Amino acid sequence: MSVKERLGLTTEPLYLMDGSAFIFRAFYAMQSMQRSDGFPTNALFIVTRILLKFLKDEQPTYFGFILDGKGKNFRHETYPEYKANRSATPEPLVQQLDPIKQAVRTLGLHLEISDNCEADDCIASLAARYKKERPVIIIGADKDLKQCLDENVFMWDPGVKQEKLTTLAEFREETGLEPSQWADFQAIIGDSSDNIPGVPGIGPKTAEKIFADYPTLEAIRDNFDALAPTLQKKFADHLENMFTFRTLTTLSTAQCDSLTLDHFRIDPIDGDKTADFLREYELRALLKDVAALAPVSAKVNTPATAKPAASDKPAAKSGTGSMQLGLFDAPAAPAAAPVAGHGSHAPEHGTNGNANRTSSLKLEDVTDVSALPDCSGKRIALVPMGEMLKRPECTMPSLLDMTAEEAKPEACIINVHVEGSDREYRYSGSLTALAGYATTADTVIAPDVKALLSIKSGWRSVESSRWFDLGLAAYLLDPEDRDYSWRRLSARADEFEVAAENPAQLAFALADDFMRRLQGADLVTLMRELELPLIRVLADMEEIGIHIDGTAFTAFLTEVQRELDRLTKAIYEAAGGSFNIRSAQQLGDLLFNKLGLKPKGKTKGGQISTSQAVLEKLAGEHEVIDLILEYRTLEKLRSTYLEPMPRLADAQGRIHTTFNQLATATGRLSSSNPNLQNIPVRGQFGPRMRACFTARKGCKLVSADYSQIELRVLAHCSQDPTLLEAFRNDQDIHSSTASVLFDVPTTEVSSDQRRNAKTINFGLVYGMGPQKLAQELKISLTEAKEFIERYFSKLQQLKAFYEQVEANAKEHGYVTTLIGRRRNVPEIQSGNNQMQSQARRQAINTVIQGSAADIIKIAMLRTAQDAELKTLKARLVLQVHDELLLEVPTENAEAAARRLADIMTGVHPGGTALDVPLKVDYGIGDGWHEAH
DNA sequence: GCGAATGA
DNA sequence: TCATTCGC
Repeated sequence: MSVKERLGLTTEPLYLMDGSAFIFRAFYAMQSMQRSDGFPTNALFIVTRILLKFLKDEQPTYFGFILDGKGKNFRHETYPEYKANRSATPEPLVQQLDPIKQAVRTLGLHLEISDNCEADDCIASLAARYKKERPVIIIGADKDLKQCLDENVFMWDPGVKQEKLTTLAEFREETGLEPSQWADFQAIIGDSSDNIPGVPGIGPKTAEKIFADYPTLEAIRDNFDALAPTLQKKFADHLENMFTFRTLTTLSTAQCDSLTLDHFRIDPIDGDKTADFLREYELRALLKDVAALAPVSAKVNTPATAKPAASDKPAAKSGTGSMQLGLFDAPAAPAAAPVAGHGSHAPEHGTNGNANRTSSLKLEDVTDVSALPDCSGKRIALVPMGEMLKRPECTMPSLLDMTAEEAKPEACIINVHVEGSDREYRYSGSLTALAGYATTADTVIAPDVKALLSIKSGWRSVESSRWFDLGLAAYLLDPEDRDYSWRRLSARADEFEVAAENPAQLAFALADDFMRRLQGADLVTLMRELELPLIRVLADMEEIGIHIDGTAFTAFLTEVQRELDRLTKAIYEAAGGSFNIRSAQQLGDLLFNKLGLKPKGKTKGGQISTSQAVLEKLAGEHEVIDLILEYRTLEKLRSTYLEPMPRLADAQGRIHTTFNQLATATGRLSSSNPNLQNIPVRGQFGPRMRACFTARKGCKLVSADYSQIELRVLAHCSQDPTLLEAFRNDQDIHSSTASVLFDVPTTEVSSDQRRNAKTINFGLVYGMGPQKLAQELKISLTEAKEFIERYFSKLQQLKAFYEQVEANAKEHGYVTTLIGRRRNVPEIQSGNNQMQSQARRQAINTVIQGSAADIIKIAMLRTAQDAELKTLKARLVLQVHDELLLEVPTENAEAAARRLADIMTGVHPGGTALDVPLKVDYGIGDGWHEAH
């Protein structure tokens, strides 16, 4: 219901908006939003959004958008300190002032800026003048404006959180004051934003009581003797000041006298002009609001970023293959490779010579899926033109009921192209509607599918098999890159020998190129059957999150903090002074200069190392060392886990990590925001830490992890008899290795021998070099090399496998895992010995670790799709490389655990079982520690 | 060795 | 950016 209806007005009101205040509020309500050239648009967007909504809801006739006029006004003359505490207006806001003024005028609204006159005074003057003939509704929240309230003057604040309509009666009710007293009231209590101190010691509550007896400043002064002694004391020094303050808090009613009502009459909005303005500033999310007010021509326009028309440019780099040929010519495009799934055929190569046939697509803005061409059975490309917002419903507060989706307008613009169409659409309508539309497509090409699934707008209704994820494809083709964002992929178009005028068109071209290369590298099955379906599993896990025990976290943090305080004191005492213990530099200075300890090594950057290893060597030389080691441990615990985790929990106490599928060169997943894959497990505090991760009420956590999965993979790949036998007989692998290595029966392996064998086994898995091994085993480099030599002479078959991997890498330039995942290792050809060794270790490490990653990914997919686990209501919540964590209703926990272990054990990568059994340990508990 | 996070 | 430390 409109405001004028709520007030029951019969005469058309005059609306006066405190524009300056709204601009400020808008600017700070939303951080960073900008046009593609970097021009800030956050305040412009919100102000325009407010005005559009206002016009639509209120259907006003008279309206004024009032801004502060330039120059000093009477207040500065009266009181030089007036607003002296205001810092300079931020530059990004200044830049937006002119566009905002332009927006107001474009919408057909009156803009009022009177020199030497603040917006408030202008509003007060106009209100005082027009309230005699019609209602006045002041749109604003500034408390100074309350003095304008009257039988016929109202205040309305559309509000950040909640809108508020204030009438005279409500004002009286709330304050017990009359509007005419408001300036007096403010003069006493002060106003920090205007730098008016008021009378010290008098707050709103005291002031209200005083005003009940003495309704004006004059009355207070005249009855000074009658005031309570305490009040007398407070007022004594300010009896004159408060009158000065009142001249500041009193709004002038003598301004803007040349304005007539006609100035405020609203002109009809010009839909096309407004739409052009919005496009200029890339505020396309508002187009639909304009369309609701006035007709907007369905305009086919060139890109907003003033590029020359597409046809003016040479279409593609000559001589390079352009993928567009025929792609967009209806009805069929036989030369192009149909992307992903559904009977795709081998593509034709040899696209050279067609470079000039780039078909340039016309761009069209649409806000409704009904304006998009039918895509059933066709391929479509969807390219979000901004960052997608994850979980939009719990982001920032919004003005005027904005959803966060609207608040970040560029985020919900998606460029759409449908195979065979001569258009590319800039879609700014409902994402849910677009998702529904995409459901009918044969294939949906997008740069980042998980980002779409995560915004919860119905994208999960598009079957996994219909997606083509450009980032994923690029990752599978070359997992070494750090960045598979659309920004980067589109910037690399030249490198991929692909060209297109528009984003969605480019997505098509890239998809075709990637598909061709995936087929060439035999990666299509891996993508379609594992990685692509896994996206949905990861999105689900992220959304579900893991429950934490907030109370346990808090208690833990308190204890750790107390210990840290104690250690800090002890360290300062032992060190003979205070310093920043967290600073490696200051710590080094203390240890090696002030205390004269001997440095035990340097860091990569040449600084003296203060690492744990060094400190441990120094232990016993000075009492601070132990204290510092303990401090480090606790500080790590506090800063990395205890402090941040509870803050990341949602209202249900659950933490939602992000699983990155495109992060590692070997094929493993990574976790971030927060990283839940490095929660402490060992050490003094590991168990307690993990116990803080719990199942929700009525549920248990089920943890299942592969035992020695990398070494089992290694046994399978190398067929080394020592390893095969050990695993087939379910023996302790490190003891078995030690037994062979040191020529002693398994039963007589010493704990030292076992530990050495374990270290080298580990080293193999992680691609450790002799240097690292020496460090780890605390032996010399020569000894380490000899040790490795001995190891390989005892495990001949393993050695042969390593050599084979190396030869393979040298021959092809890449290595592959059990199911054909690839990693390029070009440095294996390097003349640099160091580089070559590094590449060799990477090659081997990738085969082992990558194959293990394949196995657990397959297990994850099976787990997520398993009907039995579904009926048991078991939900995957975490993956930690070789471990899966489920949350299951207590009564089903045991069954789910057994089922999960079965699934994990039964993984057959590439269709056949490994030559050694996969062993899985599992547990059940309320917390992660107990379950593990 | 890798990936993530923290703090100077 | 570097140094450090957690997990696997």
